[in-house]
Amino acid sequence: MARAESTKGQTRIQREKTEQILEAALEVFSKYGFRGSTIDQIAGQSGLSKPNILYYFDGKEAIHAVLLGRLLDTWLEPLEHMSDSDTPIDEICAYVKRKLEMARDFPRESRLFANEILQGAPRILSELQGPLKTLTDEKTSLIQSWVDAGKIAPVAPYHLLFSIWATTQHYADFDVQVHAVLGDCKEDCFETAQAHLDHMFRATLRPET
Amino acid sequence: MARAESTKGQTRIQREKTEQILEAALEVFSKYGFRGSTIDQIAGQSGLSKPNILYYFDGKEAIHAVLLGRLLDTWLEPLEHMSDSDTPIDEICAYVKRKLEMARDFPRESRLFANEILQGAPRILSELQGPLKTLTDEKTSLIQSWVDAGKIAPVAPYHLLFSIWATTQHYADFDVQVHAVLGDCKEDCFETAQAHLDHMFRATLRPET
DNA sequence: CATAGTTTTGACCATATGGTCAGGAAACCC
DNA sequence: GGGTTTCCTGACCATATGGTCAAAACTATG
Repeated sequence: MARAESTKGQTRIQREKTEQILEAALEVFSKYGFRGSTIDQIAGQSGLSKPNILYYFDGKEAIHAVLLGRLLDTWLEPLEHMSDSDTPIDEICAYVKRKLEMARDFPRESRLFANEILQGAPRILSELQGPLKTLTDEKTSLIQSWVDAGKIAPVAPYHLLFSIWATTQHYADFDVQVHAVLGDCKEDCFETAQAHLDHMFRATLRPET
Repeated sequence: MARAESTKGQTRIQREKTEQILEAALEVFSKYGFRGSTIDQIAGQSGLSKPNILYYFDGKEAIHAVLLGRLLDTWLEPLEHMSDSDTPIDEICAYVKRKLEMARDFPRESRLFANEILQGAPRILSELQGPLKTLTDEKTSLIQSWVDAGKIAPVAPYHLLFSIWATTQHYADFDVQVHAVLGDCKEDCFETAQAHLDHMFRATLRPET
């Protein structure tokens, strides 16, 4: 009997196959959403048979749950890194840069998340109201303290975060639209985006002197 | 035989029922995506029977197609309104405001669009590469001319548009996340957002003197 | 109200999909 | 090599879902 949860006491095969399935599932779920994806698709993508997949996971939901579970940690990590600093504008812009790099390097994760939220976050609403809210509350306080100290312009901290999330993840989530409009540009696109966002948030945060 | 396409030569009943179905379908599709929605759900939402819905539309795809078709016009209209002006910053900020109001007043339309793009825009890619690209090319030229004339700061026009789309639609598409983080605020949320975005884009566009 | 046309429905069909299971194939251990 | 455990599969099942159809119900009109 497999159905491993933690990475404890797993055989080599269990670890490999589990990973293989999750990799394929990420590919599929991020492309078609939860309901739009089938176990057969995941089977095809991973090169395993459907029953074999169900040998390692308790069902479609379970695979999705594992992916979402891992995701939130990864997703929140850059924000956790943002901490007090003498140069808060640099600190925030570093966060923006990091977030944009994640959109470039992990577009599937971004889309998986976007799909979930778009459809009302039925499976991770509690995570949003828990860990996510806690962390954002903490960081908005930090931002507010910078505002109060006159180190950055008086912005609405929550909405600043929303703007950062929206603008960076846009390049992953709306990738098709971006490329339809831009023609094609590949990596160039992210460099230009990085410059643009850096300009935008620096301008937004620069205190009036 | 019904299956009306244009609004020409339709009976009252045909017009009413067609509208009723589209309204219900928008509700359902925007909430669950195309594959996640069933004709039965649309039937339930509209109070009609499934066969009755299929009497008016050639199938699930057809309903979705009509919704998407209508959508793009509505969606592009605010951008079309942006035209040359002595005060380009005001012009752009008016566009931002308009776009945010649409996110507030038509969140279902926004999510329908987002769902479609997220999943690779299989049904409207050509629309993106056609009308959308044409319009954005036109408007980025306009923005570029403002840059060249020194009326606004030197921003990358395409990325400016992306930022506007991303930040405004975020309030519709990621509504669940916004409210999870913010607790609750209702209309207040949009007012604060409006102020924030206005500040942000004015700062971004203000030419260095 | 009779008739022609339109609208609506219950019953039905074909396929897709999530999931199960008994038994066969590999891998592991002695 | 033999036995035990783990891994894998073909065949199968139940349900959901998109879609059809003949006939009933309704509407409009002479």
